[in-house]
Amino acid sequence: MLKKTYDFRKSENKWQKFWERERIFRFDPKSKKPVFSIDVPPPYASAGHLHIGHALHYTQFEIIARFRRMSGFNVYFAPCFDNNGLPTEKYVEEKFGIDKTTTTKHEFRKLCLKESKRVEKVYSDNVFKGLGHSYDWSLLYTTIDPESQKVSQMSFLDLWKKGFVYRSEEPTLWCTKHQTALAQAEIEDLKRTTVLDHIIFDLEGKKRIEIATTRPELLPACVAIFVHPEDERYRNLVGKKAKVPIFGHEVEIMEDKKVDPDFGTGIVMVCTFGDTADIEWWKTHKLPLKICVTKDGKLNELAGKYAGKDLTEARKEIINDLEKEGRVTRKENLEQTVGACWRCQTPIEFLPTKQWFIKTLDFKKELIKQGRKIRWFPKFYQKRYEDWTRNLAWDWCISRQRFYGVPIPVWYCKKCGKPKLAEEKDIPVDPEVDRPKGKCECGFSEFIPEEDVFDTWMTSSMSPEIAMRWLEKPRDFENRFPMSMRPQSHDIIRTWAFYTILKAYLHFRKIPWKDIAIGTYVLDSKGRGMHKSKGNIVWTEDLLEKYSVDVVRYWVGTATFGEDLPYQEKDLVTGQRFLTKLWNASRFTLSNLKGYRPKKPRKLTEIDKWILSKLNDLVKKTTKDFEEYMTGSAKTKVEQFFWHTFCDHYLEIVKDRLYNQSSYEKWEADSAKFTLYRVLLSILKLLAPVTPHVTEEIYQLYFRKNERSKSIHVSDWPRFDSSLVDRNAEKVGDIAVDVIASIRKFKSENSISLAEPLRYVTIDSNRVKPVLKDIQKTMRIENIRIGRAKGKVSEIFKIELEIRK
RNA sequence: GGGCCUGUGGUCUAGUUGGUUAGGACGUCGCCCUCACACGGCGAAGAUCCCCGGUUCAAAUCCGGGCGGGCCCACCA
Repeated sequence: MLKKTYDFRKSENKWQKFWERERIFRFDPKSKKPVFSIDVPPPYASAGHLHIGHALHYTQFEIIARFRRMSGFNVYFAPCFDNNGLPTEKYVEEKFGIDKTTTTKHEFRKLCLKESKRVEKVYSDNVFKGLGHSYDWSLLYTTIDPESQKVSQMSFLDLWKKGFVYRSEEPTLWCTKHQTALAQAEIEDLKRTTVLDHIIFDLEGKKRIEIATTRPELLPACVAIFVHPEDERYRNLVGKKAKVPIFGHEVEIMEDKKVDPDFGTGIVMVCTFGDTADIEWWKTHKLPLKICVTKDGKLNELAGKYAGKDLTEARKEIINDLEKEGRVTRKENLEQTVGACWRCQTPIEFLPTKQWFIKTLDFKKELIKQGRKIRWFPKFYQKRYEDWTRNLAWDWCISRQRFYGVPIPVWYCKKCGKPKLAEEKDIPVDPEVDRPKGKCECGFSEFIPEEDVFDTWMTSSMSPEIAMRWLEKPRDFENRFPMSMRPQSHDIIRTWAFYTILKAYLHFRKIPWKDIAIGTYVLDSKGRGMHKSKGNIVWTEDLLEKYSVDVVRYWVGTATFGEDLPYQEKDLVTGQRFLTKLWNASRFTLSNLKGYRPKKPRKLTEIDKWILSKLNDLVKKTTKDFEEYMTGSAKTKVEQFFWHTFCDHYLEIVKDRLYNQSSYEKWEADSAKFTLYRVLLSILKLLAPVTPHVTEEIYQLYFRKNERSKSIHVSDWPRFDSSLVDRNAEKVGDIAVDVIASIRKFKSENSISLAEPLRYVTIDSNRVKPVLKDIQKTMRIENIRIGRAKGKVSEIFKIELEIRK
């Protein structure tokens, strides 16, 4: 039987071990059940401990996994880690105080790998297992695994074969700090105030013009000057030459409709490259190329005496020198937003470099169509995906000039420079270690290895293929692809979701998953994001320490996919109370069901029909909620039903039948026991995905001996049972509850104890007849009758009362 | 500048296929230790449902406009 108090910690520990030992959450490859597969977001394990937002994010869809498992699915739930790419690299750099200029690539990678393994162990034990997550650990993968590298490289080879991969030298988004190319998706906005300088350029003769620029340091790269074709002020300038101050070279003045005559002076200088507009003008007007910025963010020899200085420094000096020449006429502050590296906030530069690309612009329409085949939860995020796709301006640059990551499986012929790709049977390869097979098409057999690695999304975008063992188990993969769902956060729709949809389309012409559910974003109690810099982070381990796993999960259960949730500690207190209540109500219920064997009784009393019918309704609605990722809504419904319908009303009404069984017929007592058993077990099951430990504890302590399943988490989800629907009983029961509430109110207003018996009660309604005895016993009424009543205790019914003195 | 989401008692929110006495939780106040639970029960106070207009017999809910908050994207040389 259930003890007086529930020991959260002991219980949680015990059942986590039990689940692991019994392999309760194993995916069964031989099962005939339909598969429900989840494309889990591989977390970076680099953070030693995680904040409550991560815990919520991962637990939120874990609840779905448990729901589906109970609903008869063979759940494919593979844990994973992302130990690939910049975050790991950055972490190791910081932790060991090294950088790629002083360490060899090989050593550095080894260090990264070792560090990842260590942190992952801590992470999986403390976080995933600690939160009671139901992964099948035998399906674990990490993004740097040979198998993941293989999938990543295979993707590259396959797309090359299909003609979707190309290499070219083009202006690329470049981070001067990390010294690598970046994808459009890796660029973030950086709002800042900058200075707009008005600088005088000399023309032929004695004329001068004034140009406004925020980037005077790019003067050495100035290749042209533009004015708007309809700008009366400057029409006569077109075709003339201007002399670039300090650097002295001459550039032509041209016209283009894209110039905004109202900005600055209405004259713009084009430098290769200050921004995307420069690139466009450079392309359309076939301007010369002058690069003055180096890959590490300094000026090069083109800048003459400023060469070697970094951009901000050079800018100051150049402006200084211009001022000395009297060429700066105005300086004004300008609010601007520039693209910056998402990791280090360094404003990006546009540098022409040789990079590998995957074609995306050609498939915009198809990708939008693919997006429409997927069910988005909530729906409106589909729009965000479509907007992003529609507005894409660059093909996907997949090469990165980094140390750590999946190598690009390519060598270049020393003689003709042609790329030679690895063969499918040989991957994964590391071109710097492995040698290519055979000769180049040109007959030469010496090669230079590719040193770049893939963008981390190259691998992440293959997470469904990796998780489902595309290359290892092609037949299973074929049968099980697309996956059932992808949970993820909204900020990476343009990256993870987009690239994954792209890849599934380019490789298989399929969608990667049927559903995509956008997770909840946790805010602090004031509705602001949690950031280290703001000092408002709430750590998961602190909450687990202070409360318990189920309490934290209960809080997670209040969230609904796609909706933000402000963190309020009181919600955890509420959870704690709820679980205590659940324990106590179960203890009471089960202490009255000692030795009971579930058996459908001959007849059910009206009030039992009432709650069973309502339960049935609850099951139906809750199931639908879970199916549509509305966990918050499901949990609220169950909670309301449990606390109010079951505890406050039903249990109070049923007490007399349990305490004084001799004053009832046998079937009436049987009916009560049957109802209690069924309702409580159903409630536990409906709550099991959210609070798995306490429900398991109660299940094991009592129900296990009568039920087939060895864990509540693999038991059958409650089913809608049409034979229990009884609208009339629902109505009559509601009336009984109303009447009882009215009498309670009367007692409360008159400061009478609820235990105080009432001598006479007359109720002015025939409808209460089937529940008259329930009302009488619940309210301790000595004489109750239906008839004309003078009182007005209830708003709905007239009730006359006489208190015993 | 474009797109999307959002605005309900002190706080967090449910309800938005139009019709409810606008529901709940936390907080406040009063009463009640009724043999599961005082980490409980019962009850009370507290809401111009952001504002203005429109559609309608009827709007928190639909439409238009405005204001506020949030997110995503684009951007100014």
